[in-house]
Amino acid sequence: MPPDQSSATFSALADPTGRAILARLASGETSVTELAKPFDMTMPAISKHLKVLERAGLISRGREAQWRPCRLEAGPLKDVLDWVEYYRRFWEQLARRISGESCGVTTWRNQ
Amino acid sequence: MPPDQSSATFSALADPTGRAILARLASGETSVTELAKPFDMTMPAISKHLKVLERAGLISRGREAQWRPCRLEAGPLKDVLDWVEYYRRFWEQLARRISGESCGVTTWRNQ
DNA sequence: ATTGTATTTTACCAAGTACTTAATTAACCG
DNA sequence: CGGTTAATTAAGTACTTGGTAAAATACAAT
Repeated sequence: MPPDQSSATFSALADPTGRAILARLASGETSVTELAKPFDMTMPAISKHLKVLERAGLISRGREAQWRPCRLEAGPLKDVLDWVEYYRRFWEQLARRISGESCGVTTWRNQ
Repeated sequence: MPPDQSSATFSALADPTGRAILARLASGETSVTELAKPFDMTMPAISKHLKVLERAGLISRGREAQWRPCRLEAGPLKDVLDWVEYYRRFWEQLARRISGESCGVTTWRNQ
């Protein structure tokens, strides 16, 4: 079963290594070996991380001689933002609750 | 190794069932059985989903007689928004690129 | 053609996920 | 008390993840 786009994106972002790779790519396109340097991890491990980022559409890969430069593709991140924006009112309402206010009564038990 | 807050949150959101539960809770506090109804899944399965949402701080659970009402806690979602906001310029810049512009030269290979 | 560098693929393993059914706890109600 | 409802825990299974080492591929340089 292929996971939907949102799931693939969130899943890729759930990994600190993946997020660190994206952060690095935010400062420009670079090669796989270069990306691997900060991590205490073998190349194949990085390669797999890149594959999940690519499947999620968060990066794309080119070809330049023997290098496969990676570049950030932020499109799916816009979807994440849209998704999370929907819930904005909940944390804003929480902030407002601190300045004292009616909290509403729980009614879930009646039907 | 305990996963950091961001990882726990993204990981919880990576599951469609988890997101659906949050969506349901957006329209108000409710019981576990009520939450389980839309899903073709047993109660223990839902219970586990709730546990990961709770560990991520995305919901909290109360006690009311034999019910354990769940409520949405949107705090961590604000952090997700803050994280993703950092990348906003990348998709906006992409949108701008459509109206023709210099694309910059790749220089990653020089050091 | 051989050697070197960059990267991916393959095969493997340990640990974690995502469910299941069955048993258990907790609280209500007669 | 004993029965019912709500929910969790326990135990088991199938599948996925995140890493490894070693082999394979792709291209460049000599």
